[in-house]
Amino acid sequence: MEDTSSLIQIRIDKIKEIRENFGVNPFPYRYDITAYSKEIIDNFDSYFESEKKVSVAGRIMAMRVMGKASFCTIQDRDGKIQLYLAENKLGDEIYSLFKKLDLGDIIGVKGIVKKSKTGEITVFADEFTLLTKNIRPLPVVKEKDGETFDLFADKELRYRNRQIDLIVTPGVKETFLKRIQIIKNIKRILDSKEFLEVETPVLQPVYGGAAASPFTSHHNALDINLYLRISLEPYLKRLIVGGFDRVYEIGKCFRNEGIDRTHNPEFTMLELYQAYGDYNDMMALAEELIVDTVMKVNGSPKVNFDGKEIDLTTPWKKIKMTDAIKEYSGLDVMAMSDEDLQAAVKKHGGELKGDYIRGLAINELFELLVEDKLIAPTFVTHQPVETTPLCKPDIEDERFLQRFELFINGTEFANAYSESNDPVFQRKTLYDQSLRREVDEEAPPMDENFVQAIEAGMPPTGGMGIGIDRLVMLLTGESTIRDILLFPTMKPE
RNA sequence: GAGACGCUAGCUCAGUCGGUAGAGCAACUGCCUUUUAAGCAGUGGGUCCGGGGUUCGAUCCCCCGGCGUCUCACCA
Repeated sequence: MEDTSSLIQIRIDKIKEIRENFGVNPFPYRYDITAYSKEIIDNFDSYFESEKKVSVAGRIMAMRVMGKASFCTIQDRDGKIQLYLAENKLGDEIYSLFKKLDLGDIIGVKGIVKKSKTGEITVFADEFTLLTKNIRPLPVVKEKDGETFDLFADKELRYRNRQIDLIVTPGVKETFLKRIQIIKNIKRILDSKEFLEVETPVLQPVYGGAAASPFTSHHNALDINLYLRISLEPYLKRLIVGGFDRVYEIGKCFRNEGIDRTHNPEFTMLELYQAYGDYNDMMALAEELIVDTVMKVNGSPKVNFDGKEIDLTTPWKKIKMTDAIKEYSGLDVMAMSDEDLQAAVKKHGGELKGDYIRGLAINELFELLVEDKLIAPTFVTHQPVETTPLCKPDIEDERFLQRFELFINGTEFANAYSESNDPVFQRKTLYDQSLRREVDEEAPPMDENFVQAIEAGMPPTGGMGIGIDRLVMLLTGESTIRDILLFPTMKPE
């Protein structure tokens, strides 16, 4: 969208002409809409019989001028509708103003609803008002019998100019409306269970709750570095300590990593914490949140993704990580020696950072051999204790955690713990993790204030994180994260 | 991080075996009172991503760079 100067200049000149020759303000202040396109089309009979006048407004998407009468198609909030404008109804002057308009202009029309000779539902204009003059031409996308022509195909331009994409590319608006519905429904369910929606700091002096490289910023007045959060966990847990009992936040997290089909530097996470609950409660809640939402937005528990049909009907399979490895690869990691584990990781192309740690080797084997095979929803439980410092060990076998990860279509959709709340244990595990920074730059630094918060006493708590973007991708069938983010991160032009 | 591919008019794309370029839509000027990818006639519109090289001559060939798309790898 660069040098369109001559096309733009022609339209700027039109603005002047409209003001001077027609005495019309091309940018008036308001307009009363009484009906939207979809409602009129859905209820044509009653509009037709009542001969009630409607006021509609929208953007001109197509114009068919035939001398002294014209058809044009406008697009409003809900869809498209055809208008009929005739010189003998509107008068010479206003009709000739209409003929000067361009695709992309926004107009309002008042008139009655009838069908044209070819049967198309049409608003026959008695009055016509220019509401906004466009000066930057839109891509022209044509349509016939559901087939589209000259689609706005350049993905880069679509992402950089999403407002244009929303106007001209069929289906884009619907995808984002669905995203909005998904988030709204999740909030509705959590609100109904007395979870409180809260807002916690995005700018943090110490980041944590995950392993990732942060974005670093600087506060001038305080002369300190601040980090954009990589997770919501540390502050939400402070609120559990503070007595809120059930909290959640749906918000942006930021990770300074690569960009690809499933990763954007800023992305939306849901994290929720339930005092006096554990990871089993989180499992039930995960099923309810996702299944209720898919039913609400899609009307079916089955979704099509990557050409696969995925059935989200509950209950979902539950399997311990070590059993999953056995089931999918035949390796009995419980019976394997450390040497055999190391050899197996190497054999399958894995890599272990720093000194050998048995639990991390088991987790690595899971990622190498099992993860992408878990297409139907599967709760993988009992990860090795070394995989996270923030989770309680299982009662029956302290080498493993009271944790689950939910996998669908080979990717992680949720991660939940019986949250660690033993402050002595917590201080040790977080300190140990901070030491790993020497071999793993993604390990977060020690967070003394967080540990002190836990020292005040955090009740037994179940917590869960769900990647909202991936959930939206699953339920919309979009396989590229950029297609479900209104404004994905782009390099500057 | 690797590979493939792409970047030509506002949009979608052709094209030039190296001689500075075309279509459709959009725009502009006419005609047209039931059209719908409206139609008919005419007109204008381009740093062919940027820089260097080869060449009499580069948008085309070569090199470097930029940006992008896709695939793979990485990613608590």
